[in-house]
Amino acid sequence: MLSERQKMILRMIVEDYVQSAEPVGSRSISKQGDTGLSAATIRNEMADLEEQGYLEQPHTSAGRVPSQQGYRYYVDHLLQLGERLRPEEISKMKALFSERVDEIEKVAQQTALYLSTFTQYTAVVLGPQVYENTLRSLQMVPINEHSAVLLVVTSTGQVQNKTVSFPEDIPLSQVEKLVRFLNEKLVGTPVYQMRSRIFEEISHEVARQMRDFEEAQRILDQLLAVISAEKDGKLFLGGTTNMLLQPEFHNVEKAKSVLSWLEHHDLVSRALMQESKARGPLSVRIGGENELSTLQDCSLVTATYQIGGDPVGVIGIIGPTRMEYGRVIGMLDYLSKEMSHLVTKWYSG
Amino acid sequence: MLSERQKMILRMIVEDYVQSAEPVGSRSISKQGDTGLSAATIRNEMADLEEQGYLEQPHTSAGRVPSQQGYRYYVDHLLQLGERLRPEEISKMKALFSERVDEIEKVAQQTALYLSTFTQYTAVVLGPQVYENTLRSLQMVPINEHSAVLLVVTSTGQVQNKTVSFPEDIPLSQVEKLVRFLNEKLVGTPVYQMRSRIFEEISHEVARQMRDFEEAQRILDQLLAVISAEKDGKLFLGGTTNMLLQPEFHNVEKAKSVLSWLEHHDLVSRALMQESKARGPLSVRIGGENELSTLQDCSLVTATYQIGGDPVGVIGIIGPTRMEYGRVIGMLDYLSKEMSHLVTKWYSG
DNA sequence: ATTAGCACTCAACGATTAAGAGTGCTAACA
DNA sequence: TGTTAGCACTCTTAATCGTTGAGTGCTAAT
Repeated sequence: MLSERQKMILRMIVEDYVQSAEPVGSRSISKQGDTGLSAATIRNEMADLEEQGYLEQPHTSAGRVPSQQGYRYYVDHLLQLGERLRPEEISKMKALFSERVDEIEKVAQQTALYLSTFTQYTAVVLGPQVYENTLRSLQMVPINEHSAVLLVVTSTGQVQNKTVSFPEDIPLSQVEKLVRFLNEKLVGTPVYQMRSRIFEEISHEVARQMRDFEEAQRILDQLLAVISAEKDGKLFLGGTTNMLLQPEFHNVEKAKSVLSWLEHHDLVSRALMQESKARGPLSVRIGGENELSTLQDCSLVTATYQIGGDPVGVIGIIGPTRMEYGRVIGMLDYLSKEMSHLVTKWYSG
Repeated sequence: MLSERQKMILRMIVEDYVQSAEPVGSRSISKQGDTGLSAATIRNEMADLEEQGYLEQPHTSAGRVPSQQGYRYYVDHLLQLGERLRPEEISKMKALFSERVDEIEKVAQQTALYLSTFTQYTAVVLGPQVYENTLRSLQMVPINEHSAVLLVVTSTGQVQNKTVSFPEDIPLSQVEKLVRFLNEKLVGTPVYQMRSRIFEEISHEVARQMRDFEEAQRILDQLLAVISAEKDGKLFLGGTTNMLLQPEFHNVEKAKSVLSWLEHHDLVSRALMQESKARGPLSVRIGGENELSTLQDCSLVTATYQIGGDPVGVIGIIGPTRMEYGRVIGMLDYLSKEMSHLVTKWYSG
């Protein structure tokens, strides 16, 4: 258990170190205004804090650095979520969300950009992924005799498309008939039920109507591929190279490992999705708390945005464990709420 | 003018330096097998080459390094484009192009990936951008009473979509009528003519039919926005972080400047487009030959791929000036030809 | 309980030195 | 005349060695 004084000292150390990126000595804490304590006293407390695992010493005769546990305690107990956001930042963000929005993806992209420029860390935004989405319309536009573009439009206006081709011996009219049939049967079906409904109810019926069972299957498969592509929410990154601004990533090896990971959007998406499921609407993963080995030296802070309580997307920040948790959390909190409003309005018409 | 021997020495120096990234000394050239020349002779020739601007010396008593002019001469005169590609690479690339392709974008993405993994540089692929594309179909799928998804399908199967909303007082039927009308008038129109045709022929006619001229205009504007979004070919990157593998980018500042540039897809696209227009089907820009200050320390090698002689896209490699030009050019040459075949087949049905 | 004082530790920095790679030049040689 | 061996010279790189200074831990006094 930490005394009030220890808490204060721990907070000061964390905040000092986050700014300076250099080990914090007892003197600089002692001198820092309000504490009427001498360096020696601070030293004693620091030794205590170190013994309890909240601080670390890079080497004897260096100052102290917060340990992972130290950051954790700071985030859990010492963070005052007072408005750390600067007014001009708030007004910029307000502007972003008050603009006429006609593409949710633009907003996601912009959010990532703002987040990253304001924080100087790397921002990730996982686009909304609405499972309650239903099929609005299935359209086919023929391109030539044996291929066509298949369009899937969902109730929220998201569009997926894929060019499919079918063998010469199947006439276009046949395929058109199939699409009409699917439309009749499937419009209004939630996207996440699509797969099972196709298999259980539609598949055999289609086969009966079409001469060639295998071909019907193939076309259905392609259709499914279009729909499942929809399932992965789109990922937007902002300020990827901000990683390189942080002294802890001046080591090119480390930088490369994180940056390459960020190149694999599928992996990042998965990690974010998992995060939003495992933890609540706001999650802070510090260093080793991350399961991915790539992120051992990073902190990942994420917030979900929701429609009526249902999380549909994630926004987050990736940076060094030495992170301005207050600002980051504040900003994510603010933006995730704005995003929630926006998508709620958007998806309810 | 360079003597044959000087050419040989220049070539050896370039190739040695490209491998080792360390200044090349006279000894190592002399020892290197086939030349029956002593180090002293090499030294004399090297001094000559330096005087003529083909080589540089980082400092007295270091070996020589090719200058920009040196690389230029190497690329222009010394490169034997013999098959530097390894058989297993060729077979992998063959596999890529022989697969059943149903999305050109997958191929572009894969090409970027292969290029970057084979070369260890950063690869860029500018997706095909076919100006001869004509409008195949304009579709509208209503989402609710006052908004709908607008779909533009081109003759090559590319799809653009945008959610548009219209004011409450305009009934859906009115908009549907507009879309039908536009479809009748515009199907078959080349994309690049769309804008002018709408303004010159359609605009006023639409206004006559619709009660509110301004509203008609607004909807047409949105439609145009969808079509022009099409104009920028999509950009695919591969191995962005490979940049960090190169010793010349261990300097974080330099690395950051190039990597941040790569984040701005619009800028990169523009640069590539310009490159393909200014230079022929294969362009090599070495260091300062690049206009962008970001690329002063890089080489940018690009190749266009074509449909019947018309360039429709670009593939390229970005790396340090100390680049394996032979391999890179060979690979780009091969892949651009394959891409040409593919898109030609694809876009002719 | 707090603090002043002091001895001690250790990274960081700079200067000095030694090693080694590579050059340019000269003189000898074919 | 072109080539080469030899040698003195240059300059980077790495290693060594004090020196400095920040910061600690401990003790004794308040």
